[in-house]
Amino acid sequence: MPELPEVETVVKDLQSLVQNKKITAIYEYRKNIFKQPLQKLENFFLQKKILDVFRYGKYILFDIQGDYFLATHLRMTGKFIFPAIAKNPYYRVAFILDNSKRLAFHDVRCFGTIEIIAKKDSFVAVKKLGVDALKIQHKKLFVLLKNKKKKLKNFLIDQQQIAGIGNIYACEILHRCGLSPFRLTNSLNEQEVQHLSKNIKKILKLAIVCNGTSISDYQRVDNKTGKFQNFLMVYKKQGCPCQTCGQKIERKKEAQSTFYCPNCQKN
DNA sequence: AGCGGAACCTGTCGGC
DNA sequence: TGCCGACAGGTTCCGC
Repeated sequence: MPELPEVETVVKDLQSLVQNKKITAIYEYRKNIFKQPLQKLENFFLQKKILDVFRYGKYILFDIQGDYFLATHLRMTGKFIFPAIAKNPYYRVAFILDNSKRLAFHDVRCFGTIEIIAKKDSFVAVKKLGVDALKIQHKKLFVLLKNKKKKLKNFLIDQQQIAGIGNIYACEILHRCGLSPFRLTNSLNEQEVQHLSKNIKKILKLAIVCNGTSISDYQRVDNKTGKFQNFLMVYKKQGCPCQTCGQKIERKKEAQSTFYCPNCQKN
């Protein structure tokens, strides 16, 4: 489900709901969501306070008292529900907080992960993540692009290069820049790179203001939806006229699923 | 090096 | 209605 703007929205929601709450119990309704044994999580986190919730790329990190972070990745369909009152077959794990309320991790497809990360280790190095997409500088981006020779779309969704961009926003960013998804990274000139780096931040920030894109699964912690789907120009718009030039948006089964305007985004 | 494809798992939607 | 394949915003591993 979620890319950087959706994760950012979830983090903001979680901060106000669980910050400074103590974890009093941990439940594992289904195996393999927790990457470590439940016993270990209990040893590290029971009776500990959640100090903060933050994000890097698409990862959500809970800063908890002691020497360990709890890092979660929502993958395709993961979401947090708080307070989780009713029963639900898709609750995979849950944390009971000291106000007796339950923070549940809901995940239909079970791809999501929750794991312990030692604070002494560099999380970014452990996960081999590139610079967070909101922080990319055009000079840095220029070097990254020059040193590679891969298709632009593939580059943008590669978390080792830039962390946070997924399929939807990669398509939207490239359309906004008038760049073909199939251009090779090392073919961009400095001006094009500057334009690209500006639009990466512009589109992601706009999507954050909209609380993300709700198309099929993504919802916020309180079940509200995002609004950025109303601003999509190419994603899932194959066959529709491009709002810039009127030509039909195309879809290509490549680098996941790539939506683009063959006229505005010439190679 | 970089890409496509499969796998991880479950639900939904469209076509016949 | 019922079945079947395609598809879903992510990541990782394997083989070419």
